[in-house]
Order: sequence, then structure tokens, then C-alpha cells
Amino acid sequence: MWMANETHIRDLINRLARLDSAQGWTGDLNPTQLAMLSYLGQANRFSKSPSHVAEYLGTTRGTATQSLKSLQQKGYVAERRSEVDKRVISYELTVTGREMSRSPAPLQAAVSSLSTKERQTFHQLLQSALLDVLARNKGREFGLCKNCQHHQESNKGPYCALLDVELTRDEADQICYEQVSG
Amino acid sequence: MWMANETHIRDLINRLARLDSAQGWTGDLNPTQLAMLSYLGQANRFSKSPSHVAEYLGTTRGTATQSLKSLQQKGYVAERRSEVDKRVISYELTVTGREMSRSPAPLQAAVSSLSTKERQTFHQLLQSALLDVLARNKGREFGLCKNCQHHQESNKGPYCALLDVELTRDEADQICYEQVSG
DNA sequence: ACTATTAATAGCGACTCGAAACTATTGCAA
DNA sequence: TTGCAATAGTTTCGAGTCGCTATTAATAGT
Repeated sequence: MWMANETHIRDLINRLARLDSAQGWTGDLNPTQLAMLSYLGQANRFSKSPSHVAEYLGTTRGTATQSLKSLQQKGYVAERRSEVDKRVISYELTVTGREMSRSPAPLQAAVSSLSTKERQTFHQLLQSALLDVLARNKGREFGLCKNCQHHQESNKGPYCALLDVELTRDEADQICYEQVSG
Repeated sequence: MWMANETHIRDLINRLARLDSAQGWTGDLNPTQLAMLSYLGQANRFSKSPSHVAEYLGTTRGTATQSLKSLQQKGYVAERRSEVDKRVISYELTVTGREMSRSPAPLQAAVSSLSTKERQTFHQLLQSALLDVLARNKGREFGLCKNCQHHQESNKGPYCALLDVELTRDEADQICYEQVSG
């Protein structure tokens, strides 16, 4: 038996992600594009701009712009400019894009062979590591809307106190840029 | 409380790797080069060729060649041709390369804030997922020499029955391409 | 109105990626 | 021994990411 040290865990995470990505190259999307597609499929309507995508994935706005344009050209996303702030663009998944974002990967299959208990532990450990890294980078959490300080339950349903808008049940389960756990 | 499903775990792994990589861009190395450097720092003398690097990282020989040449030009690795098989090249870390490969990353810091028990569990879960993915891809394990079927303890020290060579203590702790767990 | 800030974009050079073609060396078998 | 297949490494191609540095447009603050 040997010590599971920090370097080994880091290497495992990187290798897993890399092998998973390597599979993702098949098809006409590369790993970055696939990750963006997946993010857009989970994000709420306030969190689908190039800036949000860039911050979530730890890349630059420049790359986000290019990748999203590429996705748009391939027909997986459609752009929509905001009426309120004309600088803001929101990228919505098309039907094709939604299908693509749900295609299974080898890593998912591997994870599903774990027991429920193991999965929960795994998720918790990854989440913990992620929050730690984000704190160090001053990055945003991008947690779920319903796990947010500003999330409230009014008599009409879910409500966001920060943006002062009513939400659908689905939206409460989505990723939000503004999410602050508390 | 909600279910920790496969997709979320996959996304967490990918995001962690991505944020970790994003930091890796600082300096004159990119994430792939850094990963290769890290691998070479842990691999034994039989596992340092472009092919091995490519297979470990799930990329192609072409990319491995280019990246290693780039690392060589920057002075982090040195190439050495094998006497036995003149096709084979082995890339050794230089002193500068060894320093660079040990520079800490935010993800390592995050992992080290976990308890020893958590780290062990984390490591085990990641290892399990990795073996599963590798099995699906028919990929090699690249485990440690000393955890191998062919590893033996002779009166002179560690010994590899497959390659019929004697090993140093250090080498038994290194990554080996030929490793088969048993 | 002037200014600072913010969102998105464009261009540059270095690089990764898959894929395919290519060279050199080795191994096997007739 | 000669011939051929397999293997190790390289090269080239086009598409695309990445950090970086402008640049444009819209918004916010004074």
C-alpha cells in the first residue's frame, strides 16, 4: 500500500479528462466545443453569453467567441441578442445541438459502473476540490439556481431576488452565473 | 439533496482538468507539454518514447513528436537514441525540466487540503474510473513497476522478469509501459 | 457631455489535434 | 537470403484552441 499523494490525483484527473476528450474528437466537434455545448445545455437564460462560457471553462472571451461561432455555423447553437443590453448575446442550443450534447461518453459509462454510494462520495470530493480551485482563482462557482442565496419560493413558484424575476421549475435546476451558495 | 449522476461527475472532472490547465498556460508551456513533462518525470527508462507518451495521454504519435521536439527546443528534455533498436528514442528530463515538472498547481493545493482518508478514497475512485475507461478503449494501464506481474524481488533487489533486467529501487516506483497488474 | 467600464470581436503567432503519407529499422518466414 | 510486413518516428495538411493585444459598440457614472 502506498500514499495517494497530490500529484497522482492531479495526474489521474488530467488523464481521465484527456482520455475522455480524445473520444470526443470523433464527430465534427472538438473537446472545447463539446464542453461549451454541454454547458449551454445546462445553463439558464442569464448565463449563456460568450463571457459566461469563457469563465465557466476557464478560457478567454476570444476563444469562446470563435468556438461559439463555429458551433453556430455547424448548426448546434443559435445566437440571440438581448433587448435590454444590446451588447449581450445569448447562445441557445438548437434541436440538433441538444441531441449532440446528450450523446454518451466512455467516462460516463465508467462512472455508472460505480455504486450509488461511491458516486455520491466521488461527486462530493470532486465538488470540494473544484470549490477550492475556484476560490484560489477567484472564479465563480456556477452552481445550480436553486442552491443560491437569492433563490426563493414564492406562492407562484421559484423566484430570484437578485435579478427580480420569476422562474420556472426547470430553470431552478439550471446552472446560473450569479449563483452564490449560502 | 439531489442525485450525483454520471453527467455531473464527468463535467466536474472535465472542468477541474480545464481550470487546472488554464493555469498551466502561464509560463512558456501549454497544458499538453506540461502533461508530457510530468509523465516523463515519472516514467521509467523503458517508457519514455513518443509512442509511450502518446498512448499515455490518449493522443497521436504525431502530436507527441511535435510537442516533445518543442520541449526539447525549450531545453526541458533531451533526446537519446537507443543502441539496441535504432528506431527508438527516449526523452530524458533536463535539470530545468525536472524543476518545471515539480512546480505546484492549484489543483494540487486543493487536493492537499483534503484529509488523508479522503485523499485515499478519491484516489481509489479516480483509479477505478480510469481503469474502466482504459478497458473500454483497450488502453494500457501505465501502472507502477512494482505493482506488476513481472516484478520480482531477487536477492540483489527488484527485477523485471519480462524484460530480464535488474532494477534500482527508484525504478520500481516509476511508471512502466509494460506494467500488468496481477 | 465626457469618461470609464463592459461585451463581443478580430488578428497574430504558437501550438494541438486527427489523418494520412513517408522514412528507417527490425522481425519473420519462405 | 531475400522479401515483406510490422513498428518507431517524422512530416505535412487543414481546422481549431489558446494567450495576447487591439478595436468597436453599448452602457454606466460623474
